[in-house]
Amino acid sequence: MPRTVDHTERRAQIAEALVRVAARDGLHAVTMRSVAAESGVSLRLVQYYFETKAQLLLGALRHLERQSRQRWSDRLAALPDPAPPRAFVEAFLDEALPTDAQSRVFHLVGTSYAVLAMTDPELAREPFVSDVDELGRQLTGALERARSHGQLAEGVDVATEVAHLLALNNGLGTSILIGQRAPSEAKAVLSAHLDRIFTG
Amino acid sequence: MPRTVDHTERRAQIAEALVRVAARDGLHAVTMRSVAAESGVSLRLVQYYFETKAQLLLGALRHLERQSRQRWSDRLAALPDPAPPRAFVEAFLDEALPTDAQSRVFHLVGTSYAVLAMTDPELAREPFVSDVDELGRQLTGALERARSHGQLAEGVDVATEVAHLLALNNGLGTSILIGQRAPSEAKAVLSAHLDRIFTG
DNA sequence: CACGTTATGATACGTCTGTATCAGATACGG
DNA sequence: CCGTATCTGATACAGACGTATCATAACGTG
Repeated sequence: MPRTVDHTERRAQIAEALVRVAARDGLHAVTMRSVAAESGVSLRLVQYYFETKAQLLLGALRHLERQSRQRWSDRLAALPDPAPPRAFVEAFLDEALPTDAQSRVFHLVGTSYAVLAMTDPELAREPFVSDVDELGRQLTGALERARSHGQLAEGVDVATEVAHLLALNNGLGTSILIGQRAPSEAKAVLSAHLDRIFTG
Repeated sequence: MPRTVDHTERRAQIAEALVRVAARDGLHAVTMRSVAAESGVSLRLVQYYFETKAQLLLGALRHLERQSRQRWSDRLAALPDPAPPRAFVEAFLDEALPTDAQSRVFHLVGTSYAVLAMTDPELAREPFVSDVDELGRQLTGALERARSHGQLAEGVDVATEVAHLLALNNGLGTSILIGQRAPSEAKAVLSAHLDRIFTG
């Protein structure tokens, strides 16, 4: 057997170059050539590991997704066990706000894909909506736990509140990225709202 | 004087063709040629009225903005005078949700521009943030009116609540456009929240 | 009718895109 | 050191893009 390279790792390296380009110049600036240049590799090699551009985009999306999932579980694992529901939800949502380079990239690329999905039904289910649904399930679990501990304010419907929190967090993230709100302002909005729906 | 044509009207006609293309196929599908075809006009004429693509995009954006402003004031004018604060705010926000073709287009193009603005500081102030700020001013006025009439719940900070409502509405609009929520669900979330911040 | 505005048509240029094809260089495991 | 996996380089292609440049047709006002 001759020279061997970890294909998965190479693909990850190229995917991260794609994410850097998208974060810096926008998703429209992502081309085979720009990704090759960013990752310090030949155009030919990008073709080698991702045959087409569609596969490149999809691969990078999945990579970004895995990475963020990891961040989430790391952060949530750092909470005391069992985590107080309010702290859990706040950490959960705060992690999704674009406050540092990593989460900024995640939100920007995520929103870029969402815009594509608005006019491309093919892309609509793949794999974003399902991912957001997964976040919704986790949030739902946290709120139900809060309710059973008597820490959820009366009149709060869990399903409605989950939809509310997801949409709010999304909108706050966008407002940060276009420079309309400072991250601290967004966090204040979120915190004030959590004060309303949690008791104590 | 020879043949005369209303340039403003022609530009509006072309701008509306652009908006239709953007709504159907996405902003990335907007090209000089596709806009010409959509408006049933020669490529040459698009160049005639908008010298460059940048001017075409800017002109169409302004056109869409004017149109939506008109829709807003029409709807708000249909309310009783003086409008009950809660009804005013609900109409105001509901109008921004993408529930029909017109508002769908507005939200889609708006989000597309927002994504561009995230990586293009040049585009960031022009003219979107300022436009959203204007909406914020109107909302602020409505909430202050509600407070002075004793219709705003205690513990509601007006500035924070305005930021909350704008972000929430934005996020709800996006969730509708990617097919994650039905318009009725989004309205229910909004209505439930307004129940919380308004008394009576 | 004549003149100038409005509009079309054909066509071209240079640039960028995704994709493809070729030969050949590099490096490591057996 | 041999062979094969890995990687590069040069180069090509057809298509789309924004922009530009012709000539010329249509048309309404004076």
